[in-house]
Amino acid sequence: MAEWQRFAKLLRSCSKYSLLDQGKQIHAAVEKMGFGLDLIINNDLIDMYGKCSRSDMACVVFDKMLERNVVSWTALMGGYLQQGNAKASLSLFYRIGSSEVRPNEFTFSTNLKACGFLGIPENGMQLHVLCLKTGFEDIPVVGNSIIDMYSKCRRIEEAAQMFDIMPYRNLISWNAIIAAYTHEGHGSKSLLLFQRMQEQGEIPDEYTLGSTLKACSGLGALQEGIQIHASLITRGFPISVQTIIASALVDLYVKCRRLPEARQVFNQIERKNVISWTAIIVGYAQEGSLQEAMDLFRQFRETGIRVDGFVLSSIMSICADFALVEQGKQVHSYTIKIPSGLDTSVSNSVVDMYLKCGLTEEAERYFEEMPVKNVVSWTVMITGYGKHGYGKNAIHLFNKMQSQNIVPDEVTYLAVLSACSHTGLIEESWEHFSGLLNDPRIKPKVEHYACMVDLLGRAGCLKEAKNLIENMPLEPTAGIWQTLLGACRVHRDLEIGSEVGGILLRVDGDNPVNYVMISNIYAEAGEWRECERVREVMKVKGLKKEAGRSWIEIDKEVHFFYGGDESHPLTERIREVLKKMERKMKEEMGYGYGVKFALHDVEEESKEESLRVHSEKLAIGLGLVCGGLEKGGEVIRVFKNLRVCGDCHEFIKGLSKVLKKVFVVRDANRFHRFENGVCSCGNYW
DNA sequence: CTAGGGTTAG
Repeated sequence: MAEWQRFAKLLRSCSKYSLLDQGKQIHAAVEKMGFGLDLIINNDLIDMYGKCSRSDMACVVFDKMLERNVVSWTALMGGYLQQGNAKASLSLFYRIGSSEVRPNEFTFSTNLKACGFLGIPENGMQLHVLCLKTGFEDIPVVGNSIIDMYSKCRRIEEAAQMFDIMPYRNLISWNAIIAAYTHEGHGSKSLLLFQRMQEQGEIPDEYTLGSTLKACSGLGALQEGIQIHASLITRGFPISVQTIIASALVDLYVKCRRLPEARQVFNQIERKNVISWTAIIVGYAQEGSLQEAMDLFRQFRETGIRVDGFVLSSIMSICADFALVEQGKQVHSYTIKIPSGLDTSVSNSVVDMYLKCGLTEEAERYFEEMPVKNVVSWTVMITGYGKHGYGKNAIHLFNKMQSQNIVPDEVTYLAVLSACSHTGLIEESWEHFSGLLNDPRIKPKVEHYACMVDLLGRAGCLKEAKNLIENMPLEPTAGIWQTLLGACRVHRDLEIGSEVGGILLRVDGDNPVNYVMISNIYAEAGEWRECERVREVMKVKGLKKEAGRSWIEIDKEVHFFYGGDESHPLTERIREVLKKMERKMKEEMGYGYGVKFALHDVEEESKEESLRVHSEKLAIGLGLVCGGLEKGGEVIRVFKNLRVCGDCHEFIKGLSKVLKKVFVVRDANRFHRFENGVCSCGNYW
């Protein structure tokens, strides 16, 4: 074997296992040995850097080359794509046209994938037409990529059509179309195709079984999933060595909320990979066992398996959901040290984490610095602005993203609409709502209408809101009726309220939240008998609402509180400081219990609980005990799984005034920033 | 030498 071939071989294994440091060493050796101008070696270098999420270094190699072929171009595109930078790949594709290099099936395939990544069907269709004209469409790799591209662009009909007319269908074509149906939520169609392919003599591989299992988890079809699990064993695919299938199986059990079974499968896997670890970590986090989830992440890192963008985004989103500021910062600083930390999806989850933890400035700074922003990046930031009460900023960003040719999707519209309605920007709301209805790329969803119902509801236009629901071209969901019911409550409209309540119980009669809301409406109107009746039905049905829980992070440790909780070691001091604060507020501004506030809210907390100390108050108390009493100290940040109660809201407002401190409370709905006796939510929450 | 299907973020 010639010497250059040995280098090539080494580089390819670095590519395969994403070994960046070794790759760099070989790169240095290659230069030293005088192979720096070799075409194939340079192509391998580009590929290696790309696979290691370092397309910046791949680009350096590419730029220095005197002679480039189609492989050089395609490998560079692949590298950009790896990092989530689909646009860079496509712009290279257009640049190829002005060189003497002709794209081949690999080039088309890579860029079809890029189009799928961007999710813009028009882009992909253009490329599809080009494939058709150049005859590349018939090549299986390209055809399969076209199926996948349409699937990612949510064009399942086009994907199916491509599959139907393909002259050379292979296993991957079947896998692609099955995955497409699964992705689209048509799990039963996937199971049907799974059967048909076997009838046609195609042998499913781990990908097929993986997609089919995923279809089962989407359908919540635990039984069918278990059947596949069983047939895996009888067909001779032992879980222990079939890492990919096993990971899908872990995912199935996680989605079906069978964590013990998931863990059992996970434990059986001999060579766990990133996907297996990601699936189980997400599983624990979803069940609320974040300690175990973070512990598994630590164990995962100790294995030395390469941490990729997927697992990092997942971990970061756990930190965001539980508002673990310190842990989130730690993971963030960890992402900076590894190449896949540059991936767009990781950066998106970092921004989201800072926003959900209430650190708006950090989020803004990081967002600005992001070299590549996709539609998710913008949407995250718009959502964050909305939740923090910065409606104007949200709109500004929405306009800015479009001026940069980023196409908003339905989630983006949802973000901007909810930002407008939450911050009372009435005209802007309607403007963007009609923008949405006139945008041919967007299928309006019930959630969009719900934003408008919320807006009308806030303004007290309850009849109009109800009309909107009844006349929209979509089936109303429980959620949109809940929005309207909430508005009826604020405006104390018993007539529409009880009507909507009746509808709600018909369509969603097993959700405790509905009963609590309805009974509160009756309670506030003094209709005690009706109130009792609703509570009784709830009791008979055995429904219990979610317990209110608040938490605060102090010195990287999270302290949880339930209402009336006395389990915290500092309970006595917490009670003491809360009493002291109440006295102080009474003296200085007349705050006290028994005062009926304009928006007295017992919606999420039952009557018994409201007599005890609410969880958010306890968490605030701990924050005060742990150094929060000094003036000019850090902002106190508290989090609650439900909505903050009106009484506590008033209490914190007072605190912010007498202590001259800032408090930020994230509840299930939005952020409340209290400063000098005023809350950013403007009392409507 | 480059590629296609499975896990992630709003």
